[in-house]
Amino acid sequence: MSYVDEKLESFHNLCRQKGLKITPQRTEIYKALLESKEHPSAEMVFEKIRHLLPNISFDTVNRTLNTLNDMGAAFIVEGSGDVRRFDANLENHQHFKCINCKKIFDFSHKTFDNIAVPENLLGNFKVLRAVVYIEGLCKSCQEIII
Amino acid sequence: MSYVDEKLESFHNLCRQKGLKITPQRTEIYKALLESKEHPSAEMVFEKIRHLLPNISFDTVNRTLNTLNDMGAAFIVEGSGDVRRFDANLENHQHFKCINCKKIFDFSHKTFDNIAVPENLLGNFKVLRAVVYIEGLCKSCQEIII
DNA sequence: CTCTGTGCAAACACTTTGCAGCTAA
DNA sequence: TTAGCTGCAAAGTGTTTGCACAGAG
Repeated sequence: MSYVDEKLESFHNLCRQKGLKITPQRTEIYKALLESKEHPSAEMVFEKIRHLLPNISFDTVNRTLNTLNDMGAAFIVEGSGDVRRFDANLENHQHFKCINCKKIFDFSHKTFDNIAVPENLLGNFKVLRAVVYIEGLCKSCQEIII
Repeated sequence: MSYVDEKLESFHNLCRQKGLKITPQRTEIYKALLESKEHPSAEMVFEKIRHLLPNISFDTVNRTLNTLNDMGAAFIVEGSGDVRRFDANLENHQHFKCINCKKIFDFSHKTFDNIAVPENLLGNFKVLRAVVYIEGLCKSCQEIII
C-alpha cells in the first residue's frame, strides 16, 4: 500500500472514530492537501481539485479544511497575518516563510522537534503545540528586492 | 526619563530617520501599544485611544499599526488564523496563545532567545525573525472546556 | 431511514484604497 | 509651502452562516 493510501486509510478511520462521514469531497480535499508541498490556502486547494469534482463549491473546501484542522488531520500553518495556509504533514518539521512571496518552505531540524517547554508554563497552561517558525526572504526575493 | 518616554523618544527618532511625520495619532497609537500587555488588535487599540483623540478613525489606527510594523517599531504577533495582533515589545520574549480565548501571554525563556538557525537555511534564506511560539489552553479555558 | 454534509447565496469581519482637506516640518 | 497624514467612505478579500437538498451510514 502506498504512502498516500495508508494516510488516506488512517484519515478515514479518524473520520469514523469522530462520527464524520467519508464523502468524496472530504477525501479529495484531504488527498490534495496531503500531496501538496506548498501549504495551500483554501483557494489553492479549491483550484487543485475542481477538475476532479467539478461541482464542488469553495465553501465546502474552506469548511472541510477547518474540519480537518479541528479533527487534527491537518493544521493551520502558523504565521503573521495573511491568508490561512494548511498542512497535512503532521510529522515533525519546521517552516520558513518568505515575507515577500509568502511561499512556505519546510525544513527539518532535530533540535526544533519537541523543544523543551519551560516548566513554569506547563503548570499553568495546557500546551498543544510548540512551534519554531522562521521568517525572512527566500533566495529569489532577496535578489528582486535587494 | 521614564521607560515610556525613552521609548517614545527613540520612536520619534525612528520616524524622523524614515521621513515619517510625528503626528499626535501616531504618537498615541504607539504609546497605547507600548503600554498594553494584551497584544491588542487594531480594534482594541482604537477603543483604547478614542477617548484621547475623539476624532480618530479606525482606519488611521489600522494604517498606523501597519506602518509601525513596516518601520520596525512593532510587529504583528505570529499565530494561526484570527485577527492581527500587534506587539511593540521588541525585547526577546515568546508568546503563548490560548486557542480558545485568544489571549496571548508573554513568557521569557532564555533558550528560545536567539535560537540557532540551521546552517543550511542561512545559505539560501535571509532570516529576519526566528520565533518560538506555543499554543494551547490557558488555565481558565482548561476549566471551562474540560 | 436518518442525520450529517454539500452547494448556493448572503452575511460578516477584517483590511485596504482613493481622495479631499489638514498638518507637521 | 509642500510632502506626507488623516478621516471618511467605499471597495476588497477572506471567512462564516443559514438553509434546502443530496448522499453516506
